[in-house]
Amino acid sequence: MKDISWDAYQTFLAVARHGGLTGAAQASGVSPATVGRRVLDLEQTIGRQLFLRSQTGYRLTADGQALFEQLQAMDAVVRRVENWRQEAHGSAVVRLMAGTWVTWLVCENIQAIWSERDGFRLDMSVSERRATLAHRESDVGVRAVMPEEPSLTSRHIGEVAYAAYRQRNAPDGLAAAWLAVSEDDAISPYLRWPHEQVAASIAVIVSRPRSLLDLARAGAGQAVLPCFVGDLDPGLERAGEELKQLRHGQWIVTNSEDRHRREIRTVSERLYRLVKSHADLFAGKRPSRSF
Amino acid sequence: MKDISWDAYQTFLAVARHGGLTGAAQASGVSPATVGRRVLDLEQTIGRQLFLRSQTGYRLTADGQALFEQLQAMDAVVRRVENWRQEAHGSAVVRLMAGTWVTWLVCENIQAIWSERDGFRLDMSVSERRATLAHRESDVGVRAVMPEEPSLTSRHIGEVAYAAYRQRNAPDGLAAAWLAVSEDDAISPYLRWPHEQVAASIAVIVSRPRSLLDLARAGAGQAVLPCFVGDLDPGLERAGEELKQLRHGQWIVTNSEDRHRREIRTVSERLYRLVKSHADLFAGKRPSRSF
DNA sequence: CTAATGTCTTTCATTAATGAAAGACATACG
DNA sequence: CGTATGTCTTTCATTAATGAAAGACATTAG
Repeated sequence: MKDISWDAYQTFLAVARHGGLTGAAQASGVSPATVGRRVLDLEQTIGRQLFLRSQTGYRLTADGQALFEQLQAMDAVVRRVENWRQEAHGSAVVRLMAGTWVTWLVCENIQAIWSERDGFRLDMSVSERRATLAHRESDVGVRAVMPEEPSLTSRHIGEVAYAAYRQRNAPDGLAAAWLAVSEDDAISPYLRWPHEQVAASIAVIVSRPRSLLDLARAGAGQAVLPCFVGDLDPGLERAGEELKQLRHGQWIVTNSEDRHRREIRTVSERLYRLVKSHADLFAGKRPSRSF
Repeated sequence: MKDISWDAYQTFLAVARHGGLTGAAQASGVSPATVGRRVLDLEQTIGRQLFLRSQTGYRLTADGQALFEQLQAMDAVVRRVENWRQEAHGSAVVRLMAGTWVTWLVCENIQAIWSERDGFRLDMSVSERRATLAHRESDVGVRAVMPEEPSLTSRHIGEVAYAAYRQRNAPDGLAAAWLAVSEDDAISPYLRWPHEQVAASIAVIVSRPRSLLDLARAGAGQAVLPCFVGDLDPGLERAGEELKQLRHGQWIVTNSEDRHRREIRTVSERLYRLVKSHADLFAGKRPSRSF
């Protein structure tokens, strides 16, 4: 009767909850291989089979179910301790820095990134310039260029395509009216594009990129927007082909030192999933109207 | 907010309970160094000091006390799970093999070795031959020779001295009457001694060494007994000096493979303490009557 | 006061645990 | 029906955790 490491119980719970090694591994921050081994060890030690294994995941046996129910109480204690821990020294904050449109996407899908019971707060800030993670101004960032700083860890999350958009079924008279941000605020290439290519046709100038979407939807003219924004808006349609020269990659960036922090890993992972699930949209592969 | 391994909580509890690294380490079956590191990590992660460290041990701080009280519930769950585990496939048995007299000592001090709420059963068997742990016939053994088998782990527990004993204040007429076990059953040197040294004076022969004590106490003659037996019996007194040629060492032996099993470690450790606390008696340093 | 005991801590070689990648297999999809 | 996706498992090089021993320090005993 070897004694059972409490970690084994923790692992068991994760597998039972997620129904498989992969999910449990991600939740625990270890590899599926490790989770599998630990569950195997636990079964060995307890002397009972706890899971029914299949290629599609793990399912609890009767014994596993019994253990699972007992361990709920253990998990409850840990949650209480975590709360105690937080109230002791203030809950953690995850600072997420991204561009206007990724921030917009996150806001639209906030439930996929953060929920009430997450135990950390989210501090989102918009920056068109490259997120300055190196100076620890934020914990998770989304960048359009692969970071070179060795202290930053990056993860490629696909391509971003751009196109011009206008109000759906807009009168042809608007074809010439362009919307843009002021030249001073136009840092990103897609914001500079109108100034460089159609400067003479710029009808309305705003200071925030976010306003471009509102203007276009209101029928003020056409604006260059990321495809995932324009194609996702039922009130907009493409006003031309993808502007290929604006296409660029996108990376999630975290500080190498902090990326192990649970809540940072959580946010970064969820963000990754969110963007990945919109990968086609980002890449401009789902135009709301075909040409 | 890195997540805390449940093992860390387990370690914390052990330290809090035992009041120090050393005790906690023994209870957990790891080294004090590891326990110290884990506690340090936990404090680091929680961001609060949990213990007041001193050269004499660890004492809980206020925060530590708060955590300790919360974790009690966690431990309760684990204990319940352990019970469930046992009722599922029969509770564990620890097989303890020792000579007549160590077995006798254990029986006299059974509360130091086992208690009702231990969660395992004890199966004591007496063997004058060397305990055959190699074949897994028992889990914990006490031997008079250092085992050579590499699969066995041994721990020296001191020296054993022998002397002749007789009824206290016995009439002198009994000086010549010796008590012995039958030559066939006399395997250990101390049992062979009467046959080799005072064969002509052997008055009573029994098959079990245990009977020697009863006979001597009843005034049937004198018998060679381990000093810890004879000196401990108020009804006996030494009938001569220690028989130095019989003195030998003594070892607790466990199977290397099984010695990590919790209950085996428990029994072996308690046995060690019990014998150690009688070390002087074993070594014959506390004669009930001085010459 | 000195020695002895018991404690924690640190260091370093060793051991055990881990992750990445590849394989194997089932399921879902076109 | 074949392809693609997602899962678990296995292998092996790497990394992290560990234990033994020595050091440092306080306390206790003589």
